[in-house]
Amino acid sequence: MAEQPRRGRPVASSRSTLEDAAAELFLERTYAGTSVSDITQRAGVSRSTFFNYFSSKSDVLWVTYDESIGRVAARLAAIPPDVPAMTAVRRAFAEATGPIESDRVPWAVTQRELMGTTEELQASGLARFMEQAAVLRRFLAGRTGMPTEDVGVQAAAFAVLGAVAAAAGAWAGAGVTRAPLHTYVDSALAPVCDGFAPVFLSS
Amino acid sequence: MAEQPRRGRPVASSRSTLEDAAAELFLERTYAGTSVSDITQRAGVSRSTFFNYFSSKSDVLWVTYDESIGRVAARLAAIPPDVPAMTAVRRAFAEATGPIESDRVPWAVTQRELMGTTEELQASGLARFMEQAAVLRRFLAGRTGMPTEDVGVQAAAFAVLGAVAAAAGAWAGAGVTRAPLHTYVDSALAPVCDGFAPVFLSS
DNA sequence: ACAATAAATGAACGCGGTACATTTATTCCC
DNA sequence: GGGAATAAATGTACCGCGTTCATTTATTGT
Repeated sequence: MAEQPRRGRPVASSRSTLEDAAAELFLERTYAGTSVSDITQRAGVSRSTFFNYFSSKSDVLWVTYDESIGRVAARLAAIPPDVPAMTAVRRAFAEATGPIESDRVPWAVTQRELMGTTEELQASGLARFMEQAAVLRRFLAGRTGMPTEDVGVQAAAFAVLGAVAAAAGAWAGAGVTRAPLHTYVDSALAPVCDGFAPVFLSS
Repeated sequence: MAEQPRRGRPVASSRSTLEDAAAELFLERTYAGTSVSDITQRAGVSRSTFFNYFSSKSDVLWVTYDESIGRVAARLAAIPPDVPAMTAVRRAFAEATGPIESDRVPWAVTQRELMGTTEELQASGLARFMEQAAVLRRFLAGRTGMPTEDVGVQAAAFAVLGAVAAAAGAWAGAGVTRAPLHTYVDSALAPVCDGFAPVFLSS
């Protein structure tokens, strides 16, 4: 929002070029079979440039996810304080995953078998998982007055995200005839939220 | 059990030497600050030898875990079929974590702040997590007749393990005055099992 | 034209992990 | 004791990821 002193260079950026090149190669030779050098060669830039835009090879699998990160955090914050904590969580995920268009789902999720990314996807996805867990912990702690280190708080956060991850995995694994993502997420989330609701009966 | 043709060399093995050297160095210089070469040098063996015993640097953090793997699977199998699925899960984890002695808990869990292994621990632990998830999915599917790909089955497995992981983390993070591990695990697991119980009302 | 800014490059390095051929120690058997 | 047989241990070479940092190059405003 604040206007910073413009002068420099911009106008040309290799970011999207790299994304495109990576997507092509991952589909052609799988994720593991593609080196960073391969990507930069196809993009017509030097290897160094890749790391100017992505901090790791796996980051390119999550671009659309990272762009929309904070979505859940924002939704959570917007839900009125009188709504029970776990109900708020369930609603926030429903709202966040409801309007997701297929083309904005990370390649890591949609293209996993094509790109051969089951293992790498897991490891790189874990970082996002832990970020979201921290968000959830803060939310639950804030609503209930419990400390973020509380076993119940931590267990709820992990259980919620575990269910969401499972739903995303099942959704991605289903054929093209599958139902919308948010229905998968909600049905996976319902039992978890029901189970933890009594734990977080905030005063 | 079957006696195979003995002849060869054994008697001397570098495995425990490597474990000890690694433990020392991780505590001295943190996990990230210790290279595989450092470990093998202190152990007085060559770098190649390390990979004869561990398939990765992070594996050494999980030795005690890997030794007792299958514990949960075995417990699950031993529980009579008339016990509801989620009750069986809860009981299996209680039995498996009940008799755990402190010195048999993986370094990855107990020593995390000392060894500075929060991130690497996560990535390497994920592999174990996914193995256990597969075990749970097979169990739940077997008991309920649902397919292992069912959203509910997958969500339950992930949620259960998420709760267990959170409990282990909270337990490790608590001081020496903490309660036994199994009480942490059970209190984390209770809401999840309660929530999913209605989903798996097996016929 | 010139200075400021940032994108792009290049080179070197450390580390994890793999592959594979080779050496060395130990045990069984004659 | 003198071999085979077996497996542990070694050495070497290699690849890919990721980091660091100094340097070049393109673009923009003044």
